[in-house]
Amino acid sequence: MTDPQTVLTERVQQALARAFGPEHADADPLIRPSQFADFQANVALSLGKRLRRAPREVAEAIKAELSDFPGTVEVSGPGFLNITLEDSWIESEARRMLADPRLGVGTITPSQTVVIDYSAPNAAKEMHVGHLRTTIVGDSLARLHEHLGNTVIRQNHLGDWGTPFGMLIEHLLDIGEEAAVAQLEAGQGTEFYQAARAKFDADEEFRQRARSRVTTLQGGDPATMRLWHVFMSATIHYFNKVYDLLGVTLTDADIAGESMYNPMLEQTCDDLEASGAAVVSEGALCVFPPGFTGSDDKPLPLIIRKSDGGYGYATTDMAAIRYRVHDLKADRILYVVGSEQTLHFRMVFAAARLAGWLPDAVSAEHVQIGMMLGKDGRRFRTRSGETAKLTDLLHEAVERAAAVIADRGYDEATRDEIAKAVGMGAVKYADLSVSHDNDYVLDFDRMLALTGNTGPYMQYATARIRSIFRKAGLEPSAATSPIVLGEPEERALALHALDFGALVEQVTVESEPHRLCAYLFELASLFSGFYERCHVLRPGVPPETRDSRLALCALTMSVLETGLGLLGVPVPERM
RNA sequence: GCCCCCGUAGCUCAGUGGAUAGAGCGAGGCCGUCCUAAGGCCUGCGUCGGCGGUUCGAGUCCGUCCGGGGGCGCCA
Repeated sequence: MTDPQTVLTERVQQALARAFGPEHADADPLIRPSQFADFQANVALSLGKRLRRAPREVAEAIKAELSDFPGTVEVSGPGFLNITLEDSWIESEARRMLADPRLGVGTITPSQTVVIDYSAPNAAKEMHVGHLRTTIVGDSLARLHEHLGNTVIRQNHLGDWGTPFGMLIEHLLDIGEEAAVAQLEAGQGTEFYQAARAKFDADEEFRQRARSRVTTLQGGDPATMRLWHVFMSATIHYFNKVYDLLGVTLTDADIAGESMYNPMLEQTCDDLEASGAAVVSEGALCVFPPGFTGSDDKPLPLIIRKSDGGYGYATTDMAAIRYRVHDLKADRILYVVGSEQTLHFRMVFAAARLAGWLPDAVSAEHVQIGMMLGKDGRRFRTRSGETAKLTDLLHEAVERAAAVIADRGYDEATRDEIAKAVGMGAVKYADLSVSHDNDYVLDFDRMLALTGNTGPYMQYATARIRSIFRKAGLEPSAATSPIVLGEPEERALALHALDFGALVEQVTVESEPHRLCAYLFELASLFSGFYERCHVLRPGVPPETRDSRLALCALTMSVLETGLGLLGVPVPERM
């Protein structure tokens, strides 16, 4: 790792150990970027208190120990060290980073097996805009973990089982398999569901058929299972079309829907009951994980088997967590699921710990996805009349991007390709660039914006860089000249690039892709300033300056491309 | 009733206990013989919901109140 903060932290720790004794080598000097210098080290709290010395005295002592530091160190304020790095240090580190295929991103050792549960659309309903964030955030987390060398097991926990499938199968029979498949593959899942629902509500005969169909489905009747497969494969075909357009890495191999756990549910309940983790209460089999109480301070149950003998989603989640730990060998399980399920997952995790199915060494984390709200600030309902079809949003995104480049003389295929990349980049970045756990108001214009802090802004920076290399007749990989920092824009750009590796690692550990977005936006902004004021190929630019700037462009592009790749935002060659 | 989350600029949002709280959008002005103007530069924009506490230092931690949302035994 060559990022300045890590290097500076180590240097200050060493200085501290020399000045005050080796027992202080593990202190955290809190190195942060500063408006007054490149970085500020705070020695007031972590060191001054611990040493029972005046912060200024500590700061002075550390400064004295850093006399050989490649840069300037100044004491300022009550316990602050302002640190400015020497250009030559940044230059050599930037060049080292440029030559490093991993751009300073380390690998996690030992590598972990990370199970990531995300997307999980309900097959009984159409994918709407609300499914986007879990899909995009989960996919980015999967890419990040893979980049750090972890083994990622994607789990698309499809809603593909349960009572609605009785009426869906009967409706499929009513309208004919062929017509049903055509409708479902075309993305008309909502209409299909609504038609079935309407008959279910209005027609007693249909209702009876639907109920008995649920029974035969759960009994594993071959003819019914075949119909279920027909329905599911058509629905999955549609999901895959959406995933393809979005560039999401989920495949059929990642599907692990509720139906998959169905055969395990009985054993799940039996084992929980036999171990004493679950007890029968009011006719239902329940786990009462400690620390959860509802109204009247009564212990809150996680209902594993309903009083009618049926299974609910808690049963499935208990079976799933055991499967993920025991069979998939997970070290870390990420549930990228809506925040309204927080209590549910806390209880599932606690129950799994209680049952001994989730060892302390394995972490189970709920990566909360905030709720999508309507314009009224309340939970979004498709009934409210607002447009919410995911495919509508995605097609609108491509159309708006196409409109911008309509008159740029690209051939049709190129134009379509760029429009798709830019449109998806805009939509995905919009969902990735804010904290995943905050509720958010659905706003097409925000998600489709093409200027400002958007995906296309970063894409545009890479397109400009590519354009420079095209004009220079070079491949970016050929730009390996020494980087010489003359202008402040060059220095700021190189310095920020050096942070990439440490940031990616932190973002992955903390499951916070929005911080990678913020980093990349800052980098692209710095590049734009550089681009305006530091010409590369213009006449009059000295050859060594030109070569240095080409190397800086190459470094910037590598970071942007890699970073956008980790977000799942496509990088078009030109725009 | 109990538990959890949220409240930061007109809007959408960042903000790891550190100095003068930042971006984007929107508004106004400027930059065009010049590597892609999806860009750059400038300007205005704040009781960080209120009060109290801890701290050398609080948007950040604690308490309390107000406002909004979510959840709380057989939906997922």
